[in-house]
Amino acid sequence: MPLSRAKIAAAAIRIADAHGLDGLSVRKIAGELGVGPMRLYDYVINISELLDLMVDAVYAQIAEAAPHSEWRATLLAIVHRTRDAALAHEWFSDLLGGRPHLGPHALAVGESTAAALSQAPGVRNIDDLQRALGALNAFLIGALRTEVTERRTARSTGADVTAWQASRGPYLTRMLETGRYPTVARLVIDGAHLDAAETFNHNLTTLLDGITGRVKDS
Amino acid sequence: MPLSRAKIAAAAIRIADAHGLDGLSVRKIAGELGVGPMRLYDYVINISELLDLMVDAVYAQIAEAAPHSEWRATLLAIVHRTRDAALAHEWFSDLLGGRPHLGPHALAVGESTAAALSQAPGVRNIDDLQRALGALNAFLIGALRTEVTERRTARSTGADVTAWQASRGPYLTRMLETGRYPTVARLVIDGAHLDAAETFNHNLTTLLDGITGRVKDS
DNA sequence: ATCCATGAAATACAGCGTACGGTAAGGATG
DNA sequence: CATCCTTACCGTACGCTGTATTTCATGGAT
Repeated sequence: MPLSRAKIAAAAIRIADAHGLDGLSVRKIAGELGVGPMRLYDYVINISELLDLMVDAVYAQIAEAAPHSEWRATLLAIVHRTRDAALAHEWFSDLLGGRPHLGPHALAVGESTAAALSQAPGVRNIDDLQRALGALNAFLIGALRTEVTERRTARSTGADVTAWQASRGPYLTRMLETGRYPTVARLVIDGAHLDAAETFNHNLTTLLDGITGRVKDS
Repeated sequence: MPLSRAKIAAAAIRIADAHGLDGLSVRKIAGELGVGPMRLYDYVINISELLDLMVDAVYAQIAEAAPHSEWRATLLAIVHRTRDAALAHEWFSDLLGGRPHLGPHALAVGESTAAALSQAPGVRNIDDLQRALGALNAFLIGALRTEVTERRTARSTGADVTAWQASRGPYLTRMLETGRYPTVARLVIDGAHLDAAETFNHNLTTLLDGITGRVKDS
């Protein structure tokens, strides 16, 4: 069985999942596949095309979201699959928004998203749809990026609070004790208990409510 | 006059502005400063700390936003300064959301943002503030990233439409002609005339309206 | 039996971050 | 005055990166 773009992408994804994008290199992928480094260039122009391949492979998983009859349910399904994918493949969030996603599966996801969003009450014409899509995508990209970043720092500083205090703590504590950042200090002290998934969902519905022009029910 | 962290950061910003983050390297910065590459490591642990320095230098510019009496005006001023900074230093958007921004100026901006947002009608307690801040930051990061990415592709494919047709055109046109992405096709064809700044402002107010629970007035 | 195309490998190059060791000047201390 | 120690500075070297180029082997067609 010869090499293929799919097999290369799969190997690259395996490595990136394990060691991040920094741990990814042509030589490591080739090693994983048991071939010489240059073999990959028979299937891919350069590594940025390889990254595009990896991204679209993830979009393929996202595209499997089942469409609902209600636009909002469809949208939520897509968005949550995207979040799951970003948390499963953290490198995905590093690439999010960094280059245009034009692969076939990315386009399919974009199509489903746009189609669902076009049914929302607030969007009446193409311009509305364009803007709403932009707002949703922007929120999604930013939210996933920050959530992954928080995960990484939480992981690297250690699961327990003592290690965190030791590494990031001194600098931040000193900074907050200057009294120049009272609101931030309150956020750090009192606001650390919020669940990430819940916050994500809350903000997502807030944004959708803003798009559809709905009033907050609470 | 000896070297300094500020001078190194300024040189690095100059290079990154001109040639992007890929065109940035220890040797080039040192060359710009007329010193040996290893000199930098007397002032900086590694290049990721250098990136943090650069980011905080940009936040220093953003922090100069004048506070208004109205929370919304204050917020808009900060956000617009951030957008201006991201468009002036495109590499800034590459770093946005990719690591925690804990520099003194970044903290100052975060403080101003949080203080302003805490005055918004919709936010009643710290949890509300935490969430609202997360939503705003997520939108900001995602919106700036995609806007910069669009700028880059528009620039690289050429200002005129013919060059765009020649490079990205064939693949995308072929894809859209398959009929599998009708909504995306409509967006690409009919929705390309929207102004980026206007879209940004529109979506920003949409989000803020969603946070404060205000109804759309149109 | 010879030629040629095709698949695979090896080699090479410029550039990267950075570890390490060494040098020259100047101010403090004996 | 002589010594020391700090500070600013420089050069070399290592392992790694993406990728261009060149070589090699092999198997089918003529």
